[in-house]
Amino acid sequence: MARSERAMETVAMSGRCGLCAVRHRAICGALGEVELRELNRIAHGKRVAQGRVIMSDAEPADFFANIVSGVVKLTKTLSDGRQQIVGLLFAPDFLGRAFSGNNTYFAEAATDVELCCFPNAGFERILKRFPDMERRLFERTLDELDGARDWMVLLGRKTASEKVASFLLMIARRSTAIGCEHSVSEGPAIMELPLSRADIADYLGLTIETVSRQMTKLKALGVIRLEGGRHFAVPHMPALADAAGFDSVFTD
Amino acid sequence: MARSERAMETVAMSGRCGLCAVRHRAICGALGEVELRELNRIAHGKRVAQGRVIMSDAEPADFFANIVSGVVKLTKTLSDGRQQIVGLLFAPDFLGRAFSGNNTYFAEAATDVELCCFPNAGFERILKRFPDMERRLFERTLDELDGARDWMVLLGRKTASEKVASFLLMIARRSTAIGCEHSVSEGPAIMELPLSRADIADYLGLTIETVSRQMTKLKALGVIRLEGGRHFAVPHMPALADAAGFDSVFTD
DNA sequence: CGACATGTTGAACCTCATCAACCGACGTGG
DNA sequence: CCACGTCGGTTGATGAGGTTCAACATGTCG
Repeated sequence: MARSERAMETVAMSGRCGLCAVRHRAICGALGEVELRELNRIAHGKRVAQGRVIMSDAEPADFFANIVSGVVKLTKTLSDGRQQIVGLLFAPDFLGRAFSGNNTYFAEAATDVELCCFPNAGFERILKRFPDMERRLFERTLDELDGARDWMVLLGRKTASEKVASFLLMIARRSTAIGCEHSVSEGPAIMELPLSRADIADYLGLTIETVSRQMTKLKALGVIRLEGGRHFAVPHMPALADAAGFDSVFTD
Repeated sequence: MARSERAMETVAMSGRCGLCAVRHRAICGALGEVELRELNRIAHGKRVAQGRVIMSDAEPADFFANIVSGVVKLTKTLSDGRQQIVGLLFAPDFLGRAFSGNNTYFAEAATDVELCCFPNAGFERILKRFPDMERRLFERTLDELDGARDWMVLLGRKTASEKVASFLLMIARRSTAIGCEHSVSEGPAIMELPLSRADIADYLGLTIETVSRQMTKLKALGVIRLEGGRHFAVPHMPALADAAGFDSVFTD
């Protein structure tokens, strides 16, 4: 593991929290103007290049963060190298385990990532002072737990092809939810895959080869169209949902 | 699914919360005397026979509960019947999803179960009034999330034999943690398996046949001793941990 | 005692992992 | 400029690990 000699570049906050792109969707959305100003005082932006480790289970993290842009993967690795991605965090998500020591996983930048970081102590102090924010964080944690449980069904009981379809469906729903820049009408939107085949495999409990094969299979079936390795389109969502095996991943 | 016509029997609280067997280990442990009295007013005991549904994803649950004794399994089922257990709750654990509508899973009694139930409204009111309790619930939720993520590694990346070994290891640690009644010295303690082979299979993402085969394999290897279908002993814990594939399930 | 549920064992099959070759894109250095 | 190594992805051949189907054992309850 390369240690992180200046893996992250601290950047000045672009203006105040009030101007933040994810402000109303992140946990800070719970705050009023006074609280926001206080939070703003301790917050600072960070850019993390893709592939860099953000938090490791070795050293306790000294900060929490909102994800402003990009995708963060949470991974666990067995002693012999087998790896599993146990969580994916997207734009307005919160990163870090409140209360209690170190996390039990790695957080890595799956793409280039922008973070809004809060130093440990200061953040927990604010959390204590503004219960609404703690409440909001709690609710997010419950959502994450629900998501983890949905994924357990996928890992334990779905076939390779259902797994891949479920993953694409999840990406499709996340992307459209956020608003796809390619949505200039005419034809289905083109989605971007924020993960390499290796990451997808680690997320689905498969190998890269199987992921690749299942994607070409779904393409052959007409369920998806592949536009280069990192982009895809879904002509008919219900067909994809069908291939995913109908579960709560897309019901939410 | 048999509907639950009086599936649960309401029983009088045996004395006050102060006498409760799990009081100091359950979330109520955070409460002082005043708060406890208030909680006691709305609490009532319930016995649930093994196999009965406690909460379903169909109708929103109208209560939360502490588990006083027994084991509760949280399950999710795909439309074609494939099932996955997404969580197991033991004695001092808390059952129910605070804030937000209905749960997205079934809660079923894996064994006969004793609950200490709190009606929805009253409980959330108390939660709001006593932040320490909400905090405690939050921390438990974080622990559950950690547990779910550990399980994702098991489901996605472990072999059948490692899965079974991990399960037995988890049971062994839970049992000794709680204190096994058979611990009358001489030889390793006899543990009870609180789940049927079918439940174990649903928890591990396997079939009953594979679970059975792997258990006899572990027995043949001398890692465990089987004493009838529902009991086992571990002569040498490190050997079991080894067979489980060294991960955080037993590191915690 | 037979009926039923739970668990074990056996044999055949199939999905997915493994090993390997190949392809295009990209960057580097001669 | 092109040879080259590398990296991410695809495709093929083969085999092992688990599922499936089936028979059998054991225990329990009427």
